[in-house]
Amino acid sequence: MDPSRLATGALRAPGRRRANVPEATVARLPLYLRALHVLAEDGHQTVSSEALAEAAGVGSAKLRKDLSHLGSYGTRGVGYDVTNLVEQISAELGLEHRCSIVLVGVGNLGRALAGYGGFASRGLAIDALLDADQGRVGEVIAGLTVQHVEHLPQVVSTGSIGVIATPALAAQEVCDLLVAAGVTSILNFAPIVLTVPDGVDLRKVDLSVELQILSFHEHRKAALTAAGASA
Amino acid sequence: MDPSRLATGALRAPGRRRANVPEATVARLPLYLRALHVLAEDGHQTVSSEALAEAAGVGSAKLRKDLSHLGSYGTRGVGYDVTNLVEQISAELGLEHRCSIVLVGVGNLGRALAGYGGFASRGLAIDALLDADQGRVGEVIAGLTVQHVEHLPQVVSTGSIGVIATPALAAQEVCDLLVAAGVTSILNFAPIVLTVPDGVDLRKVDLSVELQILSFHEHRKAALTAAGASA
DNA sequence: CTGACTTTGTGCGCGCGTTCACAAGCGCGT
DNA sequence: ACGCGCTTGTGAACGCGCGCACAAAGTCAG
Repeated sequence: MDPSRLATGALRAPGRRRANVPEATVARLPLYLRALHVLAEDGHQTVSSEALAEAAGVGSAKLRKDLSHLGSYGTRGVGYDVTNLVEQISAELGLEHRCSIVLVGVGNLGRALAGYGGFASRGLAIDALLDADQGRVGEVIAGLTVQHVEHLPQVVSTGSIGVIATPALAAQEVCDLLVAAGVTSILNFAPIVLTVPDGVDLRKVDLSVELQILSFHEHRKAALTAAGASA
Repeated sequence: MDPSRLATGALRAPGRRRANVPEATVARLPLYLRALHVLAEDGHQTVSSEALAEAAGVGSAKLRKDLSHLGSYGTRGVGYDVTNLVEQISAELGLEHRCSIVLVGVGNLGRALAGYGGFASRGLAIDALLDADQGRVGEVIAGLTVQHVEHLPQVVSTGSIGVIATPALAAQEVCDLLVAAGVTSILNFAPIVLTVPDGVDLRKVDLSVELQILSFHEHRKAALTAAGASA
C-alpha cells in the first residue's frame, strides 16, 4: 500500500534484479501460477507468453512485463520453461516454505474457507481454527480442532497470516488480538472497516460489495438498452 | 472492464449529470453506502465529507470527487443529507428494486453465501439455489429449497445476477448455462478463468489469490527485516 | 444585512499501470 | 556456418485515478 518503502535497490542479489515488483503485478502472479500448474499437468514443458496470457485471461504484453519484473526467465524464440517459472513465482510469493494461516471465526464462511481446497493445493494451508463461541470449541472441521480464541497467541508463529471470518461486530476486537499476537498480515472478510497500526498489511474481501458492483452494471445496462430502444 | 462503452453522454437526463461514473468510484459506492447506514442508525441527519470518509476508510477529497460524479447532493457549509445520499447511491447501484440473485453450487462456499446476512440487508437477496448434485436437491438452506440446475432457465428473470460457487471443473459449464438463460452479470468464486461472450459482465473473487498476495507481503517484510538486521 | 466560518465541488499536476510497437536474442533448418 | 522466423524484453505514449489546494457557495451569529 505504501510505495515509499523502496530504497532497497542496492542490496538485491546481483544475479536477480527484482527490485520493487508493482502491486498490480503481484496481484496477477497467483493467476499465472495457477495457469502454469494446469499447463504442467497437461505435460507442457515450455509455454509462450501468448499461450500463458490466454490461459490466465490477460494480455500477452502485460504478462511479459510482469514476468520481466522478477527477472528474465524466458528464452527468446521458445518461451518460458514451465517448471522453472513455477519455482520463480512461488519463491517470489514466499510459498516455498509453507505459510502458517490462522483462521478466526468458524461460522458459515469460516467453515467454507477451512474446507476450501484451493489453499492447501499450493503452499498455503490453514494451521489453526479459532472461535469465541464455546459451543464450537472442540468441533473438528477439515481435520482441525476448533480452539478458543484465547489460545490465539499460542498458535501464532512468526510470519503467520490471520484470516478474520467473524461477524462484523467482533472483527475489530479479533483484529486487535491478532496484531497484539504479532500478526502483520491480515485478511478480513467481515463487512466493516478495520483499523490497524502501521506495518500491518490489511486486505479485505467483501462479498456483498462485488454483488453491488454487478448490480450497478446490470442497472446501467438496463438503462442503456431502454434508452436505446426508445431512441 | 471495457471502457469503450461510453458514447452515451448525450442521452442523460438534463437534471442529473451522472454521465460515466468511473469504475473505481463504483467500487467504493458500496463502502459509502454501508457507512451511511451505520451513521443513519446512529441518528445522524447530515454528515460531512470528512466524517464519512473517515467511516469508509478513504480520503475526504476522493469521497467528494466520487459523490460529485453522481451529482451535487451536498450542501456547502453543512455536508450531505444522510437519507438523501443513501437514496442516491442506492439508485445509482440499482438497489431500489431488489435484484434477483441466482446462486449455483451449494457446497461449503455456496452455503456460506446463502447464509451471509450482508446481502439481504440492503436490496440484495438470493432468490434461488441450484446444484447439480441430486443429493442436495430438496435441501432447505436459509429458507430456500435447493433446485436442480436444470431448472435454471425458469428461475432466471431479466436483470438477474448469477453467482457461481461450484468446483472449478463445473464452473465453465454452469457459466454457459447462465449465459444461455440470459444472465448478463456473473460473479465467479471458482478458481478458474471463465470465458463469456461480449456484453456479459464477469467478476471474480478468488480467495486463495488474496492469501497469496498477503504471503508475498509477509515474505517481503521478512526479507527486509532480515536485510535490515544484517546491515 | 453583513461578515466570518464551514464545507463542498473541482482544476491541476503527478505517478502508476496498460498498451503498442519494435529491437534484441535464440533456435532451427539448410 | 548462416540466415530466417519466432519470441522475449522493453522504450515510449497514453489514459486513469489520486491528492492537493483553492474558489464557490451556503449557514449562522450579531
